[in-house]
Amino acid sequence: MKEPLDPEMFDPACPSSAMPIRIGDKWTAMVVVCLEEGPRRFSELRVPMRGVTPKVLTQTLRALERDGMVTRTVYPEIPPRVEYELTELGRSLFGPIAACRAWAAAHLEDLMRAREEYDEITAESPGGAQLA
Amino acid sequence: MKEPLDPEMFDPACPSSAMPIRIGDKWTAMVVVCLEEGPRRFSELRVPMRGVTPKVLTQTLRALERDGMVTRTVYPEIPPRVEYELTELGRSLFGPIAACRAWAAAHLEDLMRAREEYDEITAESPGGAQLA
DNA sequence: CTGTATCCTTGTTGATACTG
DNA sequence: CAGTATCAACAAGGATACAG
Repeated sequence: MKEPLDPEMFDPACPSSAMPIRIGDKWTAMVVVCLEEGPRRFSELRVPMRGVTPKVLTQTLRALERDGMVTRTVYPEIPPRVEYELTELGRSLFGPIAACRAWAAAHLEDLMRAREEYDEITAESPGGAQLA
Repeated sequence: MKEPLDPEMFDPACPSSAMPIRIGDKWTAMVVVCLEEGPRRFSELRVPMRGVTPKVLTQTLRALERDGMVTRTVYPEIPPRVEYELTELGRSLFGPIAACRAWAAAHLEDLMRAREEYDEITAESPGGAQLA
């Protein structure tokens, strides 16, 4: 517990963007997963969430705080230190997140195959609707 | 089965917009629920999904078709008739959707309460961050 | 009836730079 | 370190009108 976050834990090339089920917005689920092992600091979170700007990360964290999913604790030190931690309500998202992962494991491949097939067919015949 | 869709089945005033879990985009989950009892026609779907423009409904249905969630069947009649029906893959979304509903039943009230409280506090003291 | 075409508004995301 | 400020780019959603 509380090992450093893996910079590779969210691969931009993974097909999660195809997921029909989303937790909040683009970054919310990543934050929740990052906080699974305990409190994390602002800059710790930036490591695996590559490409996120501080503005967007702040927006995401503020939204989670507003909804009672995370707490924000400021330690009045120099340099400043801020820790984000999941509340019980935030941890209650693990259930749905696990359900999403289970769905993905069972069906994401079917989805991707259907999508490729559809794109092939519509590419060669733009009016390719099925008739009865 | 196959009773007319209730025009009130999606109340715009309900707090589902607060849900941290989403199925696809704004309209996707509604379509899936509408198709739960069997095939539906384009204009049938427009009834409960009040305010959706034909363009957006078409986009939603095309995306679902592309992902193998629904089939689109054209009956070459006059006037034209088109039916949309869930595939097995589409029906597999019922599990996650049920999980979302269960989460909402258990926790949505907590979320709404946290949100109201947060908004009250930040309204009176814009710098109201917790200290340690 | 079942869409398409066009235009527009709005919100979200991001890049960049700067502050306590 | 932990953000905020500002601006730019884009995409989603919607209004309206029209077509096969």
